This record gives sequence, C-alpha cells and structure tokens, in this order.
Amino acid sequence: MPTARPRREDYSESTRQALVDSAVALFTKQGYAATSLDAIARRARVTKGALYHHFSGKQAVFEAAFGAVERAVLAKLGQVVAGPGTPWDRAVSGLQAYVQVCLEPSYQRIAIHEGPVVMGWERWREAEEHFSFGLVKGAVEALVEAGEIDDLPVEVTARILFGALQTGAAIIAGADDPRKAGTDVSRTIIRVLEGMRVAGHDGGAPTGNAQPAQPAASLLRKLRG
Amino acid sequence: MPTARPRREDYSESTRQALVDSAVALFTKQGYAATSLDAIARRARVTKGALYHHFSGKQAVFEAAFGAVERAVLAKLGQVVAGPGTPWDRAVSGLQAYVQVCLEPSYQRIAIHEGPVVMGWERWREAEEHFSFGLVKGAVEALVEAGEIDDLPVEVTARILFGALQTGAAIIAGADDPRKAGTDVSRTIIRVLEGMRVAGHDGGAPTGNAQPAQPAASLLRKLRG
DNA sequence: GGCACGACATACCGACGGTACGTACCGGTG
DNA sequence: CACCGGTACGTACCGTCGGTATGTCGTGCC
Repeated sequence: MPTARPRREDYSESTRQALVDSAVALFTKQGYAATSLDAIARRARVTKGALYHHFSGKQAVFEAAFGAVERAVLAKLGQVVAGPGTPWDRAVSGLQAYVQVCLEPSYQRIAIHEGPVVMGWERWREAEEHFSFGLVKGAVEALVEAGEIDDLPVEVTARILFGALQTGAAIIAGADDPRKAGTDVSRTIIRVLEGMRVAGHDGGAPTGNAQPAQPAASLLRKLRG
Repeated sequence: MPTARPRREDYSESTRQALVDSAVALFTKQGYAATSLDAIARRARVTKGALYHHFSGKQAVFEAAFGAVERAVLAKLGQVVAGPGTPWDRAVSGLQAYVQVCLEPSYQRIAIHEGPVVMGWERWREAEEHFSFGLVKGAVEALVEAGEIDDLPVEVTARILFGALQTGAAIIAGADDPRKAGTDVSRTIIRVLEGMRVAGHDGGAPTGNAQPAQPAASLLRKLRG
C-alpha cells in the first residue's frame, strides 16, 4: 500500500517514465548490481509488481534506462554534427560536444561503463551503433569521403576513435581539475585527428552531410519504449 | 632454505591457487555476476567455507583473479618493451604484442571489461597503473623523452592510447575474421602513432629505457597474494 | 449493471552472498 | 605420549534480492 497518493490515477505511461527516471538515477549513483528493484520501484512510488508489469526483468529496466540516456545524448549531439561547415569542422566541434556530454555521470556509468557488462558486449555494440557511436562513425565516413583523412578501414578507425573518446571522457570525469583535463583531452584527441589527416590537406570542399545509419530493428523499439 | 616450511602451508597455498584458477575460469566464461561462490569453490573441490578462509568476500576473489591475469600479461609483455632497439621500435612491437595479449578472453573480460565495474573505476585505474597500463605509459614517456612525438600531456596521451588499444583488442576479439581484423587494427593504431610523430622525425637516438613506476603500495601486495 | 481487461499490489519461492560455529589435523611442549 | 593451540577447512543458517503467481481495484464497454 503506497502511503502517499495512489499512483493509479495517473496514466500508465507516467508510471513507466517514473520507473525509468528512477532507474537512471539509482543506476548512476549506485551501479547496476547494488541497485535493487525494490529501491527503483519505491523511488517511483510504486511496488515491484508495477515494475514487473512494465518490464520483463532487471535487465530490461537497465536497457530502458540505457535507451533514455542515449536518446538524450543523441538529441544533443545530432544538431551539432548535422550543422553547417566542412566535415572537418563538424567533426572537431562534434568531438568537443561529445567530450562535454561524457561529463554527464549517467552517460559515463550507464552507457559506457556498465552497458557492455550488463547487456553483454555484443548487444551493447549493436545498440551503440544506433546512438553515439553511430554519430562518430558517420563523422569518420564523411571525413574519408571528403578525402580529409587517409583511407583506413572506416569501421575500425571509427571504433578506435570512439574508444579514445570514451577514455578521454573517463579521464575528465575522474580528474581533480575537470576543466584542465577537458582541454588536455580535447587537445590530445584533436592532435590525433590531425595526425591522421592527409598530408597537405587543411580544409576541403564541403560534401553532403552523412546521416547516421537507419534506425530499424526491434532492439530499437525496446530501447525507445 | 632458511626454516623448514610446514607441509600445511603448501597445501593451503595450493588450495588458494586452485580457487584463483577456478575463479579466473568461471569469471571468464560467465562473468562476475553470473558466477556464484559455491560454483567457484566446487570447481576447486572445496566448499565456500574454505573460500571465505582465504578471501574476505566475492570482490576479493575477483581482485585475486584480476591480479593473476594481469601478472601473467605483465610477464609476457615486460620482455618485449624492455628489449633492444629505439623507443619507437619497442613501442611498435610492444603495441603489437599487447594487441595479441588482448585476444586472451580472460584478459578481455576480467581485466578490461569487468574490472572497472567490479572494482570501481578509481581502484581499477590505480591497479592498472602497475600492470599493463604502466607499460603503455612507460613507452609513451620514452617516446616523448626521445623527442619522437609531440610533447602532449603524457598521462592523458598514454591513457587515450591505452583506451584505443583496448578498443582495438575488443574489435579483434569480436570479429568474424580475427586475422583480418588484427591487421586492420594494427595498421590503424600504428597510423595513429605515426600521425603523432614529430614532423621530419623517423628514428632518433636511443635513450635510457624508462622503467614503469615503482611497485609499492599495499594494493599491490593484495593483488600479488 | 455485470464483465472483461489493464494496472497495479501482495505473498511467496529459490538462489546467493555472507556469518557463526563446529571439527579434524598438524606441530610443538612437558 | 598425552596434551594443547592454532590453522584449514566444513556445515548450518540468515538476510536480501530477483523473479513468479495470484489477488484486487478501477474503468470502459455492451
């Protein structure tokens, strides 16, 4: 019996959203293993029964939280990389925006650190394809297409760059002086990018902007829920 | 031989080792959360009571497994990076050796993927400082000292490179064709390194090799146990 | 105005991490 | 050789948590 006002009067969707919000908050603060379903439900002012009505289990709750965090990030970054300028400019500004996003504790913990462990690496990778990694990959593809960087294998280059970005974000998040760490990381990664630039190339002609991959797949629907 | 070592300690040590081996095997196969202490003990042909005699809890068991895996890797890589040649050559060959090491499922799962989550990022980072990351950092320091690469912040550069290496390893481990993925990853990362090279530099004078940081700290003793 | 259905709550089970305690065995001592 | 202390386990048990089965209340519908 919920002591406060019964949630029943609200809509089901609101309850589900409250559960997701609760999960994001608790997973971010305590991590997946240390967060109980009872705690998640209690914070949303419902019981475990309600939780199991909306989700098939703890992992499903995590994936919903993961999806919520990723969609928020995607909304923030989508504008930046789709903005004006050359592919190179957009890549650099997107990079800086991403580093900024990575300071969000929820993204750090849920999407980057615990995501692969809880969801399994393969599934996590598949999901990431449609979210932040999709943006990075699109940016790299645009750079190659524009002849800005050497024609390395796109997939591998994008993944490695993605890994470097995540590590950079982790550095910033754990640093004593996040501001200084932020500039250090940005400088270093941009230096890496410049190192991969084709010799004598310093700003090519703009090309059509590359959209991230098609959404498709039932996984997407689950994460979108 | 100073004092006669009682047989009992041999047996005890052997039991502990069996528990660690069992833990490494099961954590690698099933992951931390899905592995029960009973299962670990059973595989070592003892009971949970014995396990709790040797370790303070599940996390301590994981850290022992982590230490075992990391020490094995360190032994393998230590020779490579301490070998002959210029800092640049040693860095490149060490890089390739590390990518090779990363194909070990135990290292992938225990050291890289679950380590930060189970031990906590800060503690994991502190431990890594004395193991594989220590080697990478040492190599980067040597490169900077030798004037091979630009004087970016060493710590940040090393960490980002480390992240890139791990990601590369993960790519190889999950690829359909590991051989092709291996060459792609090596090529890409070496390209990244070359991109960071100081312009017009293609092989400087050898310098004194930089040792990884001092071992010290009680954490080390625990992991060494 | 019953009635089916969705949206929860309640009660309970099994598994697992952790603890308390019992016990067999070894080495030393008188 | 009897005795004793401590180590290296085994056994029994508890609390918590993920998951399930079932009950209940409101609401739209005929």
